[in-house]
Amino acid sequence: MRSAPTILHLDMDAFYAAAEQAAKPSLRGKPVVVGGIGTRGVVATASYEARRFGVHSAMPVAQARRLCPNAAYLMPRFALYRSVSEQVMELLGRLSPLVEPLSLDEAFVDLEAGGVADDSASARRAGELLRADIKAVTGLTGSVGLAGSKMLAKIASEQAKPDGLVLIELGTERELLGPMPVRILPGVGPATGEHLRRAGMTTVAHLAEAGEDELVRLLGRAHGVSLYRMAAGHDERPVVAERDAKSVSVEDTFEVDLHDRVRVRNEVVRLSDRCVQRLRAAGRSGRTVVLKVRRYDFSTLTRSETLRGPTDDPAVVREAAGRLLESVDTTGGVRLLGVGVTGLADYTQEDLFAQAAAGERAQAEAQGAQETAETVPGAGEPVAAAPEPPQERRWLAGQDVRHARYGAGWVQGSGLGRVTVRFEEPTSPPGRVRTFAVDDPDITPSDPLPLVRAPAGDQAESSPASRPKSRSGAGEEISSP
DNA sequence: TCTGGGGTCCTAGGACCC
DNA sequence: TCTGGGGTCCTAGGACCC
Repeated sequence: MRSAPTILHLDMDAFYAAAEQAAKPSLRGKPVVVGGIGTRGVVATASYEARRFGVHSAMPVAQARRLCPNAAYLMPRFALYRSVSEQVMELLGRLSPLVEPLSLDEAFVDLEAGGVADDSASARRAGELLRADIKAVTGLTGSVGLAGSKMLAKIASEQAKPDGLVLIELGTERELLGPMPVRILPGVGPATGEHLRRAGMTTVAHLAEAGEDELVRLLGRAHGVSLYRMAAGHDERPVVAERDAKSVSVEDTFEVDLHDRVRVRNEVVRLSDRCVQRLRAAGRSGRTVVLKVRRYDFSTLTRSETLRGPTDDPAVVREAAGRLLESVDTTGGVRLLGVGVTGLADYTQEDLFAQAAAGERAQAEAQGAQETAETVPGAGEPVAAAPEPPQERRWLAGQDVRHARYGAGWVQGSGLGRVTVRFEEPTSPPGRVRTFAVDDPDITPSDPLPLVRAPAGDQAESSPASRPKSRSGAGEEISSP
């Protein structure tokens, strides 16, 4: 615990939903739910208007629809959220070199290390200034917590929501924490919460009274010790700027369970390739390949294999994942498949040699696959094994589009051969809706527009949201299994 | 129409080595 | 020929977080 509340925690308010409302004027003040679009989707973020109906994160979308049928249900547009996130992180970077992002919409900042605050008053000023800057640059609101430790800063930002700032003065933390439910402590989830409740502990004060030995007995060494310290208001964890990723993984939940073993094998190949793509993009290689299988009954198992050395060779990962799959019983159906790589290393000299050989092999294989695809219809696309109707364009709720005559808009809904588009932009008044045939050539998918009009004289530096690079990223994100 | 996707950290048992 | 102890690596699973 430091001597002044100079650890800042920023948490953007209902981030994805707020970004959608900023992008789509007709949704402002209305319930908005961003989440998985399939029948098995869950809610990523609900706007405050939707939360009033009981909708919350991680809830199945099907359940949300029952609670709040009139909300707008939108697919996530990560290209947009990432660009806004970059703007926010840039503002945080001006405060301190010590910025620790926790996700796209959340970060810790060490104000003292940045020299922008050394007491309560200066910390509060920095926090309020930051909130104003975020609003000006992104058009969105964020809540700020300030305290002498990470844990308390995070609790403070939670209390500040939405659109507020809370500072916890030093010396007040124990009396503040004492009456709070154990679940506010980081690391106390449903299981630990229930465990503690059965032991008669429901508040933070109960934990502090129980003592360290008792908590260790109950929860194990690491968890018990850390929880006891947290409950006593002690948290010395430093703000750490960049941490290297320790694993890379991809997974898909299927709309309907997979029963065909061949199809399962094909999906594992696809996932392996996607995983390696991500691994390579990060400039890493990994030594342990992990296969994850969730069965029809939601039981989940993992199988892993450690290689002799790190690899980023798609063929090697594919083969390892394939071997692992052979040890898994999939009768009854497969709900989810995942492939991951851990034991990450940066490139080494040996890797470079191995890659040269692997590269040639992969190239030869790609050529082989190409030839197969040309001779056997559908062979290049294992996913689409079932006969598919002539390529119908898929329009997803929330997607950006442009119409040759009506300009920029977004897909409000689609079905029965029709697509409904609302024509409006972040800076326009609410727009009107028009309906077209799904294959209308005048409509094309487009990129997110900047949420805030670029300030005059600043045209050269376009908002990240308008940069063309988001194109391929957007395509990746909206594809669903 | 029950339950996403991408991560982190911890535990525990067995193998293996000294 | 009746049983130690510690360290490290690997594997599987589970809790938790956003």
